[in-house]
Amino acid sequence: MFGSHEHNHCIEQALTSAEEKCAENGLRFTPVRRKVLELLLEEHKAIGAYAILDALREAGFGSQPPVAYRALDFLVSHGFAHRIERLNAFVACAHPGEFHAPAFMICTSCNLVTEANTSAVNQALEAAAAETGFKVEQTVIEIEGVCHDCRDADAQ
Amino acid sequence: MFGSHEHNHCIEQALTSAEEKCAENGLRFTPVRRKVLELLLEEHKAIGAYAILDALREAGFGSQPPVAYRALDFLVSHGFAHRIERLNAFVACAHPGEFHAPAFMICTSCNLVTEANTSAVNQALEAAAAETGFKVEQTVIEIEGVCHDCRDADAQ
DNA sequence: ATTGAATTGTTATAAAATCACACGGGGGAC
DNA sequence: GTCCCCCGTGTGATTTTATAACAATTCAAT
Repeated sequence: MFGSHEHNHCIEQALTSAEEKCAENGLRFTPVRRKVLELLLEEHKAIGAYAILDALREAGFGSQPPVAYRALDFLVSHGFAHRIERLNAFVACAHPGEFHAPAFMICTSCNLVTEANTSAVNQALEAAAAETGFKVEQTVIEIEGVCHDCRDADAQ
Repeated sequence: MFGSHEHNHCIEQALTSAEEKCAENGLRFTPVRRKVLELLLEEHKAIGAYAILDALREAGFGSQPPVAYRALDFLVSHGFAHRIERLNAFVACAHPGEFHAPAFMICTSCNLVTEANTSAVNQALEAAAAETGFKVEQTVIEIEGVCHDCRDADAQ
């Protein structure tokens, strides 16, 4: 299919870009890490560590939890993926490289997870924290609801 | 101590208030539920389900996980407590009754969890979601950082 | 080639959450 | 009042998620 072909292209591009970024920063973009990022890129849904582990097993990698968790830790800590606390699951980062405090919109109907535009939200959050002298280090912002497409579908 | 006496008073008041609210709404504020809310009110930290379970055991209640989880589900779903996703743990609600989409500030130094002022944050979040036609149903907003008191303490 | 650090593999275990089913008490229908 | 049913509780078992600890391997720099 043309659609999936296009998508494959996007994935390739993202993987290559990640590879370059790792090279620039002296990080090792190993086969396991590459494979996990590829899996995350294939869907715009959040994937659990054990689902990733299954895929790794099928691909001939180690099949014990630490294998998946370590790769995920690497990807998350270097900005290639995010953890969705609400779902105990992971998504590929939509804007790798750009430093950002992300917010996620989780569609409870189709399970798609998208990164929202957060500058105003973060500003408001910083302001609220500043009121009490709280120093922000990390933010978790996750919205559950129904995405545009699913609303339309429901309305029918 | 005078301090803790005062605090006990606050807890009593919160429990009585919860009791009244349940009566008004035809909900049963049972001993287990009361005890769990009491435990949450005793600390302004997030408490894990298994810590609660230990306390329930000591108090002579059932000691299997569902006992704690069911009481917590009740308290959360009726607005007497909140779940902190980041910590897999629970806190008493600071503003029970008032319908609100809460935001939490989690101090990584002293572990205190406080509810932040969120009206501006929620407005910004709604706006960001509206941009893409996303209908917000639930929000998770959790900030990790260092609270005012711990910053002062660190500075010494 | 040699060494040291990072990565991976594996076993085992911990932590968090849910399922399924039995029991009992409280409140409404009559 | 009596009956019955629903809700809440108790319990055992299991599932899901995550980490600890250590051995084996790979890589890069020397």
